[in-house]
Amino acid sequence: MEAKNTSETTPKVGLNFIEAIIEEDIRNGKNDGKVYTRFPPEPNGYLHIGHAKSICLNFGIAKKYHGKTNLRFDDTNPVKEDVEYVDSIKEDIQWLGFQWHAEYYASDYFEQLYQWAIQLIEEGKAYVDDSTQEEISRQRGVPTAPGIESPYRNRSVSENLDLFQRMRQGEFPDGSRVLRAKIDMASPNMHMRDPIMYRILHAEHHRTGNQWCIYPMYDYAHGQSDSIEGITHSICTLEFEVHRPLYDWFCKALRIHHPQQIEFARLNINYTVMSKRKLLQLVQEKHVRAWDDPRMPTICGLRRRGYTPESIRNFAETIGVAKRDNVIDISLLEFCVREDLNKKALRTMAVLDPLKLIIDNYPEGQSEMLQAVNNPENKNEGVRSLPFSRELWIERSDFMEDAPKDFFRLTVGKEVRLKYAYIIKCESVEKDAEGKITAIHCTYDPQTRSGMPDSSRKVKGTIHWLSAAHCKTAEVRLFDRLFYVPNPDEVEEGKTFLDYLNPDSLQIINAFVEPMFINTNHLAHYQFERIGYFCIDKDSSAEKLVFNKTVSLKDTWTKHNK
RNA sequence: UGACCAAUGGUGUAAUGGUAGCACUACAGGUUUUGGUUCUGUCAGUCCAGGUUCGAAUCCUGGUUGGUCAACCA
Repeated sequence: MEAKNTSETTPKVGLNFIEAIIEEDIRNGKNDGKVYTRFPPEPNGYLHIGHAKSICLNFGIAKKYHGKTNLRFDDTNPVKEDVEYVDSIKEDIQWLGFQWHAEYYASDYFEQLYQWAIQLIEEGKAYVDDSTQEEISRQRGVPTAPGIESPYRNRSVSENLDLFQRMRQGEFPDGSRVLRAKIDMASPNMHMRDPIMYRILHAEHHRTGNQWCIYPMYDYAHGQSDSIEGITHSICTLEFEVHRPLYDWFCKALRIHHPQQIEFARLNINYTVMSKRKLLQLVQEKHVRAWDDPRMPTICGLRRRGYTPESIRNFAETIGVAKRDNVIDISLLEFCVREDLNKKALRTMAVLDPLKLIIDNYPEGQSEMLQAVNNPENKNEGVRSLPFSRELWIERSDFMEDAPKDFFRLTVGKEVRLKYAYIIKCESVEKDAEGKITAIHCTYDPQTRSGMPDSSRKVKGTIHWLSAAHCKTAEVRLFDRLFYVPNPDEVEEGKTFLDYLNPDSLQIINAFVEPMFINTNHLAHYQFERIGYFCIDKDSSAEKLVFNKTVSLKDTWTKHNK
């Protein structure tokens, strides 16, 4: 064996702040040194890249410290939740490469939560309030001034018990009463001003059906659910920071296992939106085709776009975790997927904007098979055969009539290499009545076929091509950013985020591809040489190939020309 | 005119009282049968003012700026 890298034994540095807390807890023997996390989505929408950050964090930390992670659906609001979302969430987590230790639902704990509510009532720490929603809102006051106590605040324990039980029995209509925790109406923290624990909701729940007509609020359910599961570190986003005193209050009042809530800054990416509400609106109002539209920042959208789980996990790792608000540049996500696909994607040639090229000195009717490398980054992927003939398609942008001297591609009188084939020289241009170029004529040097000694001759450029008689057609969907402004959440007066939708975010074209494409799997990744990474869309069939563009190759040439 | 949280290059994130580092971006160059990859290099940072200390990005005080909180949503 070679000597091991010494970095394995050097002390760890560069921990994120959550890992630092956990390592401190482990050193102090807190929770017997155990680490138990959970990912707690509400099943009311599809997961997006922001959730991926949280998933990677929660599962990643548990793995790093030899702990476990539960999947728990936070399903305390039956009017918004649905099994459709439960299924998609599970699929997305697994696709990302994570497996939960146990699958739970907050609704599993409804009976326990109810019993704990009884306990709090008996201890004088909760009461039934008959005030209307408006009255409660008014009593609560504003952040800068204390609220006032409800007239129902000092009901007797027996009356509270009776009323709460009758709430459960379904004796009262929706919204007529709530159960509140008796804390402090003068607290500077609004969440401590006698927060609502239960509301009456005669609604069918996706799991408990019509068993309940009172449902616990987030604050009354979340910490206790963590507690029941023995979670040690309850990691959530920053907006729950002001809820932490309440989280702690319930755990203490109930004298139950007390997990530690830790908040981190959610992910933002420029040129997109990340709120579930806005994503839902994009789908419902048909600004995109579906939740898995490749322009969406949803996990399923990214998957259909051609992103790999590895690239997303690496992205989550690279952006780090901290408490300050952040906006990640979309170019980092693109870098991560290119980095992964460069290693994995098989190379192929495709022509997106075709221009006919005729090799005048190549015999008509003749063709030959040439060898092409499948992936220069991984020679184990082998080679494939490629037909070559007299009439080819090349990319229109690879020819220019009046070319600047740093244009390495084809122009009249100059040479270029056809990748894996011959060196050709451009002789003339054919145009139509409007002056548009319809074809270009070249001659080839038969001694320069790839592999021949003369092929090592220096030529400035190499371009891709396809034999017109042999190639296939395919639909190619090109995507651009969904919004044309960096921050669509920041709207001018009188506008909404929808006003910043990029009208050109989807472009569908017909293109030519290599004849090799038959019966390929959905989501198979390819690099169209010199263009970008593409994958096969699920709309593909034996009759019609459909590709999605994942991301362009880095392109210093077009950038240079801007 | 409240409470809480945060502040390090253009972006993100380390440095845990002791040399401000890494990644992305941008730019320049070497290699290249992808203007890709890869390699080398360059530009660029501790919000402000005090204090503690031999020494402060780090600790303290005050300010500034940004975020969060007033659903019977989560």
